[in-house]
Amino acid sequence: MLETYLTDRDADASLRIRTAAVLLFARQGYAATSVRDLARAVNMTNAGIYHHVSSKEALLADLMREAHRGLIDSTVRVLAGVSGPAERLGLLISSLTAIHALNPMITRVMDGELRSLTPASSAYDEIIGLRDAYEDQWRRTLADGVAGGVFRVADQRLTRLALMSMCTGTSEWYRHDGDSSLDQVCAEFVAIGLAAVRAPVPMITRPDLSLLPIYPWEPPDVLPLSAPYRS
Amino acid sequence: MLETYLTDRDADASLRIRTAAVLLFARQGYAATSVRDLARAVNMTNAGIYHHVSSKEALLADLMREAHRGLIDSTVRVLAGVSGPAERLGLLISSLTAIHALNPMITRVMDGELRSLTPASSAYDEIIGLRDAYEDQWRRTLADGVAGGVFRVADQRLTRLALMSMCTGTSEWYRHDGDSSLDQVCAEFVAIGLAAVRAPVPMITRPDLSLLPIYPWEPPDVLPLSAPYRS
DNA sequence: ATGGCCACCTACCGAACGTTCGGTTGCGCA
DNA sequence: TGCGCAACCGAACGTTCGGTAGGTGGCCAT
Repeated sequence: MLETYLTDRDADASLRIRTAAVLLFARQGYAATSVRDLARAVNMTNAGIYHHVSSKEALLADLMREAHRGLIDSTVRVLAGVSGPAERLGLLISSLTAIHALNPMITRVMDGELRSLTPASSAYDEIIGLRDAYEDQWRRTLADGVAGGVFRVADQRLTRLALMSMCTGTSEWYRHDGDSSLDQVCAEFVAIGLAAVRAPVPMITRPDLSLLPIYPWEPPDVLPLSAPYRS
Repeated sequence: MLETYLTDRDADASLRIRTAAVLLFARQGYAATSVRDLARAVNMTNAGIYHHVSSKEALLADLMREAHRGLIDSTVRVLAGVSGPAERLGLLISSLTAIHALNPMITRVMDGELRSLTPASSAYDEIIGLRDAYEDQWRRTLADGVAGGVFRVADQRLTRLALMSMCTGTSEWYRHDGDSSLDQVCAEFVAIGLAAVRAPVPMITRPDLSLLPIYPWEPPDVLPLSAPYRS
């Protein structure tokens, strides 16, 4: 079923390559994935890949750029019109969690393969800039909440790093068919996050899913990415 | 300084190789590190490495096994004689955080390179077993606290995964010379964790550091592992 | 019908990969 | 003085790597 998805002749070849790349980079890592692995997954030769992609690293950079753009754009959409720091923090937590739960492959690549880009290259610098731009949303929200007396926090940076790790970790263990629904996860994580800043939990604990990014290459559904977690 | 450390003739060659391997695997990843990289780091030829190591993968498996053993043993030491679930959870959080802060290299390898071991190999299965054995400490502590009415938790599994991600994420951003001291980080994370289970924060928010594992190959001090985080 | 172009192929390049083999060196010990 | 062994080295093994050059087949517009 996945096979037919990846080799479907009707789908645009570029998209099929990107889909396979996300899958393989997430499973094995960028360095452990060869262009020939990629070619085999889409029923091509390695030379054929280079008709669609200028280099292996450019492919990774493209994926990471689009992943970050989707994250940033959807965050802007989700936060639009929401002004209360507690509501904004709740949405930051729940949207980051939901994106990682729903797109485990591309988020693993996004979060974990920065080191595979040539340091100080323009692509590397660009991704760093995008990451910083996203984190600024968290920085501003926490600062606003503290300034307004809504949050009580010992160290804003520590709080942000702790909560972001909690959210991004979701891609490592969440399963569509697992024990917890997405709504449960979001509600639980928002509760933890708001308790961390000593603020009351807002009414809405999950963004409108239609505002989240749609990554066309994220393969559908259940795929074993890592060793299963017990219970 | 690092150079002389890695090439110090007085240090045992096996240890020097492991030290360099931890550094390189943490920086670049296992797949992106060649045996020749390793050899260059310890001033040997690639052939010389194989006098001390049976294969590249066996080297990784050894490092991961010893890392997990150290984690498990130190956790047993830290928890010895502590019976209250809140105290135990606080120590689980603070010790896992401290280990990741003080040993960022080996913990990155431990947490992130499981996929580089051949699936279903004996080494792979062994590491999975060690990981499960460690996580059982968390499972039992959370279950005890809920059973005893000390913790109030919506979903024990979600809580555990959230808090463990928070702790392990520390190795990605903590710096010895950074803005936050280890004591601050531990205190903050324990506060977040105990708030997540609606329990009062225990007195002790950090284990005796002498009970934590001593990894002989963890290179000393500040080494830039990833792109710096702002503010 | 035919010329052009897109999408891919076969075939190959130089380099690097993990690993092995057969020395050689130098130190400890009888 | 001589032997053995740990600790390497130089060179090479076969394989795979990312990437390239040039060709081929089919479809589309003229």
